Amino acid sequence: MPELPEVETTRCGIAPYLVGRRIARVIVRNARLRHPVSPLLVREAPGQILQSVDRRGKYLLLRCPKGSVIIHLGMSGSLRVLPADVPPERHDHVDIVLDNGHMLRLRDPRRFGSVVWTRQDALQHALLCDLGPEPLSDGFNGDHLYRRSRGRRLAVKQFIMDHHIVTGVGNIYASEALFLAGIHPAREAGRIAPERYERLAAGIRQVLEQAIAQGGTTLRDFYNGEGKPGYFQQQLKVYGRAGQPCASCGRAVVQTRQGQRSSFYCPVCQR
DNA sequence: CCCAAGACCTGGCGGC
DNA sequence: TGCCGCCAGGTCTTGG
Repeated sequence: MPELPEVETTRCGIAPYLVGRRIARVIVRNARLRHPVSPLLVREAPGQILQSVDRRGKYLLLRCPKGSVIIHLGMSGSLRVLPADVPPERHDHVDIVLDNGHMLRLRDPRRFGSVVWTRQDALQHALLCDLGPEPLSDGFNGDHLYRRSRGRRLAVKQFIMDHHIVTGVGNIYASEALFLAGIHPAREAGRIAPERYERLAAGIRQVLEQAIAQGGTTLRDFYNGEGKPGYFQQQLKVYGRAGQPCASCGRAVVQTRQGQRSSFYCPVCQR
């Protein structure tokens, strides 16, 4: 479900309810997520004050004095802040109950998400320490993509979806960014010129910023911390638009398969 | 090291 | 209506 804009939208929605609050208790109904939920979360997080709610790529970081809760939403995860007495429904796997009668609740039907407790600084954790730059930071530009792509023969779409190259670009926004840059998704990453990577970096930045401004993309089941959907799906140029006319040239958008994921592109505008 | 494919899960949809 | 195969916003692991 969530790529960077949806995670950022979630972060903004939940942070005001969490920061400064104390964790009263943690309820784990099903620990079998992408990574098994450690019993240490239930043992060590209660009593901790939530100091900040940050994001790194698609990971949310709930930082406390003695550790951090690292949350990933996988394909189908969502977070809501609710009164602590709302009964759990199917797939409500983890509650972080606060000291003010509210709780943060994770729902994740497919269980590809994860909730990890770490005593170290969150950014040092194995899941985070090798991530690429944030696409909305100064450290991300076309030169970075160009240098990292030399010698690589995989398709550029799969290259930019690797979060060790750049974080937060998932299947929707990869197709959209390549459209904005006029680059064919199947082009070999190592055979793209620096100027085109500059356009691609700009396209990634643009699509992510616009999606955040629209509250993310809701295809079926994304809702922010307050239960509201995003609106960026109305701005999608190619994703999910197979057979429909390209907004720029009118030719039908093509759907293909790359690395077991769907890709969408305009065969005229993207080379 | 690089890359493609498999693995992990549930639910919704279209087709028969 | 029921069953079946396919599809879905991610990423870690495996094997060549």
